[in-house]
Amino acid sequence: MSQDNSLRDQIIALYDEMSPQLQQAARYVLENPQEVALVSMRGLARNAGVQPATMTRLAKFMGLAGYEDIRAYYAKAIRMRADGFAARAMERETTVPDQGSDLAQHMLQSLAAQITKLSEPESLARIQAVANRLNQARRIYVLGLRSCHSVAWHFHYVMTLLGEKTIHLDGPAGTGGDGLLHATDKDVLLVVSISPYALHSLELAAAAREQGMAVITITDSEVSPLIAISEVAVLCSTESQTFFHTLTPALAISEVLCGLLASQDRLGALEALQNADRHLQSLNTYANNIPRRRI
Amino acid sequence: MSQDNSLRDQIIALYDEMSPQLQQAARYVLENPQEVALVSMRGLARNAGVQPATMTRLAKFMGLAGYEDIRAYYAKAIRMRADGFAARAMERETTVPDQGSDLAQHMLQSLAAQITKLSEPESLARIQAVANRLNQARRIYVLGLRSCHSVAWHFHYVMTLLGEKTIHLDGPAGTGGDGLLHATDKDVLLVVSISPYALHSLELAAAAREQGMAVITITDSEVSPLIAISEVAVLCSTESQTFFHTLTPALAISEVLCGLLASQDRLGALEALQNADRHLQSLNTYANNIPRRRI
DNA sequence: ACAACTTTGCAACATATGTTTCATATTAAT
DNA sequence: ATTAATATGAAACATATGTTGCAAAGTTGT
Repeated sequence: MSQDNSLRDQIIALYDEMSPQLQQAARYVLENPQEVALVSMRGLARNAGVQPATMTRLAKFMGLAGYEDIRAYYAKAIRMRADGFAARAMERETTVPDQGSDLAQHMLQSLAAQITKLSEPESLARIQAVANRLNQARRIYVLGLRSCHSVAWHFHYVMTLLGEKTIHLDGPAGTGGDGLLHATDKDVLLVVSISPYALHSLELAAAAREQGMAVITITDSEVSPLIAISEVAVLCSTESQTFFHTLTPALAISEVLCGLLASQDRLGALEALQNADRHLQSLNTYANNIPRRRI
Repeated sequence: MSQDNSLRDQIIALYDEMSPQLQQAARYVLENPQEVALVSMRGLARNAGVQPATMTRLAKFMGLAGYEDIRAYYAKAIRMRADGFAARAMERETTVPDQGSDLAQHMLQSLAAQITKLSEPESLARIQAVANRLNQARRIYVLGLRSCHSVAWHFHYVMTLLGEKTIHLDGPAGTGGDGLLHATDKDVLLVVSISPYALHSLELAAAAREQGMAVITITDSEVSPLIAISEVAVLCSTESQTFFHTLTPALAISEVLCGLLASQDRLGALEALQNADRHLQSLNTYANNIPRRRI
């Protein structure tokens, strides 16, 4: 496929023949190339979650004399990037390959900007408030229909790794309203909805509120119909240069919320995680060691 | 002229007050900033034609604790250039109101940086290649299990607005393999999977390939087991300061792909959209006039 | 010219680094 | 099931690193 001259390509090529620990080291090296040149080997090993010796072994495995050769390679790469900087800038200016390539670039840069904006104090405060409120809740019912299903599902999925605190209102049963049958005022409803707002989401949120539950919202505007019935809310921009609204900022918020919830109950999270791990392990859900062919 | 905040500027400002040897060291540092981060202090001193002690003295002279601070500064500079411009925003001092607030800030800024990185030429080219390949396909089968379900679902959902080109391999039926029953070599399988890779995704992808379908992948690494069986692939970073991997970049890629596909068939997309709109309208799925009332 | 002061080079120091060795754990083969 | 082979973790090792102390050289002021 690609040439085997560069060390990077060689590592990729030989990756499948490596032992698990070597793979872990190699993967970290591939994903953090500049760290190799900037951090000591022991530091790198620590960040990669690997023994120092493993880095030396990786070098030997690659047919090199020692780790210093690996560092030298990545140091040279950094030096070269500095030299070729002007050339690269030129290339970027002149390259107009596909007609859609600039659309892709614009979309990505705009998404990055939107997420950066979420990290400003006002937005941050709201996220924190939502996290605190979610933390107090006994149970979190999660609702997201249509496009927002993906965000709701992801939130629920991550939270199940942390325990059984969330219930996903999903499918014909859940969204029928009987999903909230056992909900009390100690529980909250986290609803994700953006314009155009699914009627069903509004109805369910209203029902939850009638029932005495606090409604917590991830939505796209201060004038979203959900704001009126929400105790706290976070806003996500959904602007996109396409025909559909972006959910990437909403997903980012969802992930941050999960992160905050986990960090507020660090010990519980850790324990729940180990349980989930064991469970999935026993079910053989994930590929652990990629089949190694013998030599 | 310029500010005294950056170490570089500080060295320039104090240059005239330095002793000859310190000046020589400082000059070398200013002219070879990268070397500071890439070479050991003794090596740097040798190249600068100065005693090792002089480098330490330079650090002390600049009011720093030791040489390590100088190296740290120049290492950070290198890292920042690599992480793109979004990383520059990370320079902002963290306002620390709540204990978790800086976690939220870090997560968001790092997500923004990761997405910015996707807009670099190499990554952009891969996205474009994937979009082109998807465009050629007669049908797109979409697969994403576990956490990646959210991305797969979202891709499928958006694409259904554009017509009936995609089929989501979902639920016990779809993932059983009979979902691919009617697939031919004119169809492709778009699989989303990140580490740890769901065994089932790998098996289905392998089956699809056996069947003559092209496998197209959104995954997290050049050494992902899916790369080997994929015709084209896009890489998304998943690094996160939490216990789980982020899917925000993956979702961003998914959205960009949808945008590109729509723009490549602008007329068809428009027509399909109008159909979808009419359909949902007739079902009264969305709230049109929102009854706003205060509580 | 002489003393007080600063700068510089050198060597010693404690520490951190990359490597190697060896015992244990894990995996594969018979 | 037992043995052989390999992979891993922990500690020991020699070396390189950043720092400090001190004496020689140089500079400045009187």
